[in-house]
Amino acid sequence: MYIGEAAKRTGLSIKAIRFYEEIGLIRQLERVGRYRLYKEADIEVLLLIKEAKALGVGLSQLQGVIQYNEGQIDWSTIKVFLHGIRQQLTQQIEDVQQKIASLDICYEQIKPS
DNA sequence: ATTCTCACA
DNA sequence: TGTGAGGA
Repeated sequence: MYIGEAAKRTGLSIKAIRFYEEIGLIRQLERVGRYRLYKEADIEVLLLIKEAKALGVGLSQLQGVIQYNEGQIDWSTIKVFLHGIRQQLTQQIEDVQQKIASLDICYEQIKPS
């Protein structure tokens, strides 16, 4: 399939998809003449990138996560990466809870009025 | 109508 | 982290 269909299937813009290839986030696609040719595996990777973005993961953090062994996607690397994101999110919860605690102390100090 | 590259913010 | 312009 060409990039237009890939964009429709993933909900990503055509520009974004080309950009991801340019920065090495996805493989260099083979061309039919001048046109990039996408296959199912590429759609899966693009959907992963979309998911990651929704989780607040920057593209730079995704660098190196998507590996192709023998032309297949290495999902085990991705699994490890996602677990790391999970831990990161857990840490964020703790950070926010600490901020709330600090805020509560501020309230205590204002209480006299 | 679709995709391409290049320039740019 | 992408978009707009302009051409094939």
